[in-house]
Amino acid sequence: MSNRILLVEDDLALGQQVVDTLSQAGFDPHWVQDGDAARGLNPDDYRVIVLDLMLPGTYGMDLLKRYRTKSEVPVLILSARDDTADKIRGLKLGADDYVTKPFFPEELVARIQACVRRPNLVGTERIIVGAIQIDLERREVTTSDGTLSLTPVEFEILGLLARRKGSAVTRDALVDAALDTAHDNSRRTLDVHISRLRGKLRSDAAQLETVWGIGYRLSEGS
Amino acid sequence: MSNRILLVEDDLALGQQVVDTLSQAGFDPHWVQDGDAARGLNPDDYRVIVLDLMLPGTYGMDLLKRYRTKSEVPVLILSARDDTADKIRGLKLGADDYVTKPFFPEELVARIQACVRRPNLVGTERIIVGAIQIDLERREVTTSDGTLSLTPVEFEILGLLARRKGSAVTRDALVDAALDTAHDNSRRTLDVHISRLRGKLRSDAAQLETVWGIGYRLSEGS
DNA sequence: CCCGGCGTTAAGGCTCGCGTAAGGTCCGAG
DNA sequence: CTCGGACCTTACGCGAGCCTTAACGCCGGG
Repeated sequence: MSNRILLVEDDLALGQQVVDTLSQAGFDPHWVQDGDAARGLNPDDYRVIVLDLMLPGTYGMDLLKRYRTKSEVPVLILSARDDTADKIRGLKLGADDYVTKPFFPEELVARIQACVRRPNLVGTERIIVGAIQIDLERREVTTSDGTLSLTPVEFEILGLLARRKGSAVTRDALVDAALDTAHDNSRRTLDVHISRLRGKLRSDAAQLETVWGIGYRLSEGS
Repeated sequence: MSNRILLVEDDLALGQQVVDTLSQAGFDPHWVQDGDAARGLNPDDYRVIVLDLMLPGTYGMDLLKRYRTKSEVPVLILSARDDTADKIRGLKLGADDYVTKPFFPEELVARIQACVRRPNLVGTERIIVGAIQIDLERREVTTSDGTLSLTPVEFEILGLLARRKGSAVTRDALVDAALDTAHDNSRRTLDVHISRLRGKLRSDAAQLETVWGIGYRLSEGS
């Protein structure tokens, strides 16, 4: 991963300006003008995502929520209104910063650099929770019983649970992340995948606990 | 490390306000009024440092530089002037965020939580009242007897009481927040849940006191 | 064309939480 | 002190939420 930055911004003049500034600062900006286009992109392809809240198509907040269920990528919100309630909502949803227009491009760059500087990128692509090790890149999972191979859906589920390790994750979030969201009935499907996952985890299955009425949680067995 | 936060702020009224807000949000603020006092402290003792730039004694920027050479602690700058040059300078020096006065205390809290969320693990959405710790994200409650698992309704009740910790909360408010409001007869239902909660809280049950004729209150066991 | 892998659906059984009832206890007013 | 209402606790049945097994349909490769 290089210095690629995703900019979601519908204002043409402003977008161009930001792109120029970012390029000049050594980043590699990737600019999309509309929320629906941004929807299909993989957040993990970018170092930072700069997101305008007021967008045609998908509303910015939805995008943020969507990215957050899939990834840990830093998201920086760009907004026309200097609305405190909005700010709080955005930051609560996991945004890393919030900049209101108008702003000086240099400020935006400085804030992006502040995001990137954070020490989280150390243990990249590999998550260890208890006896379970998940290599997101190699798509490989090791437990105390040895390496085991998961199906794509199973891997997505385990991956999301691992990224949120320790926290209770909603059934909806899991369904949204791992299953084809087209047919959203039959939430029993998730049960089956969880069941199979537990079966494969064998002696470490206890780490995948169900949170009644909410969803599931992957915890360190400790 | 707990939720200790260092606040460096010379304005007495504002400082007190921030301290109150932070406490209420479950943090443990530690307030010093002057830069020279802050100079001797070990930044690693804190989860986040909130730093006013305009200080008597050591100038705020110097403090920031000093902290940065010693530690990776997130620093959030508080400043009276909305000066872009200052912002950029602060962020370049390694500050994680920059808030200009006047601001709403809730915004500050949200930004602090965004900072804290980074290094993974705890810190978000956690309320501590007496010996009871409530992690809203993990949906987990810890008491002096250890971790205990609550049902959704019990968790909602305890959560609301914790958010309003110290204040009496109406029965109606609790019923409204936690129970399926469809059939609101049988107000005895809430009693049962409270009872069960007390049962699970065991030795900390005393913190959940009855306010006769009103409702309940969750207090620090003092 | 068959076969194995995978996602999905269906169905039965089970656990668990919720609400209600019933009897006891505590509190405050008169 | 007494009475009534507010509150606490225990017990229990129902239904929701969950787990598992089994079987179906959709691909891909052999």
